Amino acid sequence: MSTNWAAHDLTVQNNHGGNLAATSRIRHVLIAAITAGDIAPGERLKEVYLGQQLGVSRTPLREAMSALKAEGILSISNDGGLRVRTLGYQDIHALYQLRAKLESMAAELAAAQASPAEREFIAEIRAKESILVNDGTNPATLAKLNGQFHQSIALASHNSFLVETLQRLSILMVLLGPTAYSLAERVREIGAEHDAINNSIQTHDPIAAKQAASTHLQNAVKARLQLIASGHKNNMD
Amino acid sequence: MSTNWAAHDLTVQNNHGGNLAATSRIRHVLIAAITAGDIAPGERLKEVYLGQQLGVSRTPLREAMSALKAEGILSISNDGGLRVRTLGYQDIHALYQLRAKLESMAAELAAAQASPAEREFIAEIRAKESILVNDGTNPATLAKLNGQFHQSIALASHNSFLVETLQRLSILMVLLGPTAYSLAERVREIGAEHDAINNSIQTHDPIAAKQAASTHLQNAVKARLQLIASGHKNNMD
DNA sequence: TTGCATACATTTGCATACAATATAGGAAAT
DNA sequence: ATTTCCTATATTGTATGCAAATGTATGCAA
Repeated sequence: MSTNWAAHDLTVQNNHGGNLAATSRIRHVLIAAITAGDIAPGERLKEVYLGQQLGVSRTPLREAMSALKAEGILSISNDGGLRVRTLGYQDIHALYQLRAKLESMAAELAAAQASPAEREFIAEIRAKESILVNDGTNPATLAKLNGQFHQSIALASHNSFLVETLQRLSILMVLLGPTAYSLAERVREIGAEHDAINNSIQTHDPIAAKQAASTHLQNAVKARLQLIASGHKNNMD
Repeated sequence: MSTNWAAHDLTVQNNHGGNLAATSRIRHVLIAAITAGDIAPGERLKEVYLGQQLGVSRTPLREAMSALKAEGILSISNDGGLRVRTLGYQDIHALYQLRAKLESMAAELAAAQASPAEREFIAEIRAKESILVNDGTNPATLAKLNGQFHQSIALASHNSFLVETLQRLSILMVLLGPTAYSLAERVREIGAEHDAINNSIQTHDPIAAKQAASTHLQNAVKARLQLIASGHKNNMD
């Protein structure tokens, strides 16, 4: 199948104002392509071909790939080429285990020291999410709003390194495949869990916030395992 | 003052076998130069000049800088150039706060599930450190062994993302300046605190390990503040 | 048929050349 | 004297070309 690079390119341009350098733009386009599943984990990225598809020379492309490699999204395979990182079964647990620790830390800090404006902002995102869920919005949009919810909490922790780290981990999540928003039942549960986190933050209750976030991620990894079991990404067809 | 790039280059070659690609080599050399204080935070890195000093063209240099930017060690300044990231007072607390959470998580996991070989390895590093401290070894060597101690614990957590994240944060620590091993009094305290962590791991006591690591980092940030207060990096001379 | 060697093709690594952009300095006009 | 504009220069961004390494196929011999 031939990937529709132009579409990803447009999406990136819309999200970033339109006038960003090739290196940075390509980085976002590659992430978008991986997120959309157009580039699968394990797939080798060949410079000349990719450069032609993206309409840039190999130099900015290599810079973007160098950055993605530093971020752990790409990795050098034994044959010398760069490939999209593949996450094994153990990696899934490790990734969620770390995220659980950090998301609960963020929620705890946010509940303790977020500013009034930050609390309102978090609440508004949650309210918006609730409406969209009732409208039966598509999984991709819900996943995007979910990212905003978690990011707004991370920002309210007032710890820039925590924000950076969670940002990095959330990008790595795309390597796991489709989001849990494709499970209709899970969507409702997510709403309830987000409510618990948001309420704890609004009522300045760090302990409850920490606990709610921890529970949220424990359920998330369960949903992920269910996705794997039902999806049979590595099946025997 | 003119930086001695050749020395850093040799150090990197010795530590990595000697035959690694220019891009990767330069990345390590730059980190070494920042660690040694030859490049100060806030300093602008000009490509042509650096390329001449390091004996490579701008292409691999830019790739290395692109990676370092992705790792948060370099950042784009308002004038378009790349500079060594500067950490403010708030950043110090944020960095140690996050490290405290992750190091204690690593210690807890290591105490719970490290293999016999891993426990022995950790104990041996601690023993070696104890000997070197009594010999009055120089701060740089002690700092290096300290890194090995913490890394061996991180590895024993069996969580690759935790290892990656802690690795990234430890590199960022070099932006804070000299290590606490320049404080003679602190060196002995560190030994005692490392002993507490190691003992908890050896006795399979996750809770104690978590607590010991947390205490260790709380004391570390206090020592850091003392370094800042005594060092007067931004003084009025 | 199998093993190996050699030639070929593909791909990455690096350097150089070119383009675009920002910056500083000075000259001219008000 | 101050401001504005223009030009020269410095610096970053991108493209292309060349060299080195690595994989692959083909042919020959055992």
